[in-house]
Amino acid sequence: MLRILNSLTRTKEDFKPIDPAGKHVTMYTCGPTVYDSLHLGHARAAITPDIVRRYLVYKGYQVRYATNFTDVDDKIIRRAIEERRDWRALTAEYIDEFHRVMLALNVAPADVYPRATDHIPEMIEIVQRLFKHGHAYVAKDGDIYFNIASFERYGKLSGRKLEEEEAGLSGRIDEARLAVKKNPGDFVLWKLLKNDKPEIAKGGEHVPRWASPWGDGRPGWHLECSAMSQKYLGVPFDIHCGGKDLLFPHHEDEKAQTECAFCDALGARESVHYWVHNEFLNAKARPEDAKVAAEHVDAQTGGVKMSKSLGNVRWVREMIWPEGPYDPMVVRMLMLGSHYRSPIVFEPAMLDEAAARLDRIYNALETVGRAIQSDMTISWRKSPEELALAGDPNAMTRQMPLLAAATLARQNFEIAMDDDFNTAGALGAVFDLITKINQDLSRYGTGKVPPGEGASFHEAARTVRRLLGVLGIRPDRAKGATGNDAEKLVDLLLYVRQEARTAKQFVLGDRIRDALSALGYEIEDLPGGKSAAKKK
RNA sequence: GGCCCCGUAGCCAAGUGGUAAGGCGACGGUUUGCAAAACCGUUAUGCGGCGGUUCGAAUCCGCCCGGGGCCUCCA
Repeated sequence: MLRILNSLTRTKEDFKPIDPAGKHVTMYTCGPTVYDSLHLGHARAAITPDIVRRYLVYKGYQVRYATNFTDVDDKIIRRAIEERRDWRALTAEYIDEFHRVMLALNVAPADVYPRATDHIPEMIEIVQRLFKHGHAYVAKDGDIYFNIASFERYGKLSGRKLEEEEAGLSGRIDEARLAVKKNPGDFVLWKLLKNDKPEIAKGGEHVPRWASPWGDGRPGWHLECSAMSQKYLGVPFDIHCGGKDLLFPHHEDEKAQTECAFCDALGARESVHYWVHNEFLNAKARPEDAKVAAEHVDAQTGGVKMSKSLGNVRWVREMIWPEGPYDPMVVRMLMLGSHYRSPIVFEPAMLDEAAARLDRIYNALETVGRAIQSDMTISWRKSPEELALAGDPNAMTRQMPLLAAATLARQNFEIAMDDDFNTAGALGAVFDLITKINQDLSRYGTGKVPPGEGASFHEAARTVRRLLGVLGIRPDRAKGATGNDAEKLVDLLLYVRQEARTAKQFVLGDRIRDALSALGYEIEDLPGGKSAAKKK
């Protein structure tokens, strides 16, 4: 039974879909505000729901998944004004980058990628519903606000009480804006153009605007998620993901709006059944990050928030191929190493460690592939048990422990993942099986498993690949960022080296290996005289 | 000020009442022309500290120390 830590109740709950048939699951994630490149934190925020979704699919559910783009926002407008660009061109550029990075990170595409600006009418309709039910009001300056005092459950998600909030807010809020609102915590539903901050109001054509019953302007931030999740998934839906920072105010407000706007249909029930929030990935300060002032650095861990104002942001594209040095799967492996609710204090060496772990997996799978490729008794049509039995009795006996290890790995994997998506534990189960495969493989010094004994290795490797797939790790080592010509030349050099080694000209062979190593290719000599090169 | 979270080996990290997964690194050995990969062995009598509850505590409770997050538009 899958259990999920629900932010709403702050307890682990058994997962039960809304669908009475227990088959379909609906899922929504708050996507990025598209005004800049993606950093490692965004990668974590995308990979977390991807794991949730993949595991649900593994469990047999049919998942409908929506994740949005926030393409209207103060930061976007400011950037557009700054760069004197059309804000649509700006957001299109970063939406494009988002898709490229997601493809590289093997984040499965969502069923829909709604954009805020494509849903203005839906948002206006929600505001009208809120007026109808008495939750919205026109403030003194004409902006439309949500009255949080009108919703008795306000604060339930983030565990806050109105009075506490008001106490905590003192001295830190904009007095001018406070004066127009009924409660300090009231948030804007529709912002009039004329009330914009001076630097935005002067932005001219760079400031997006839409007509509404209350005047030209733009929607409040939280409104888009209420509108789009309702439109594409319905109310209520099963799982809502997002970064921990969004819990308050964004999700609290989104929830309040949705539940108030659709309260006729919803009654007293929750609009989202499971709220899943991933922790942050913070960056360690680098010496070259001159802007990182000492007071931001955690004396013990050296951790410091990844923030552009501090100049320590790690862009994903600078890390992964083709721009950066790492296989994108390394980034995913980094995320899988800790639970999604634990903070990660990132430092570059962590990527090297993740790369080493990934290597251990790929090495084992490749070695198995070579060891059993000539075993013609392996057939996809037969079960591993049938195949094991097809050999001689001794071969069967030898194969049983590995088959048992594969089954055990699958079980332990599921136990870990069932417990609130414990990817680190699940990875432990995979590594246990990897070790068992390597142990059994090491019995055969020639690197070839005798014919008739390959079935268990085949099954074990298949299990590893399947489980990796659930975690979103591609089961085959990627070729790297090099072009085809480079690969061909490397192959040619390997051939020359092979000839040299056959002729016992080891000095020449070693020089070729060292030279390739300097270019970033690690050479591995295989049984039988051949060699393989892999990009470091 | 309010609310919440964390502290497990050199490093990353799982484990929330039954006697410390897994990975990286390091050291020694096997294998190899030499390597690489892989295998074997070693690497936490102990889970920030001190008390308490319990037959039994990394896990529960209290206090202390250290760190982090959120509190109006940050994933």
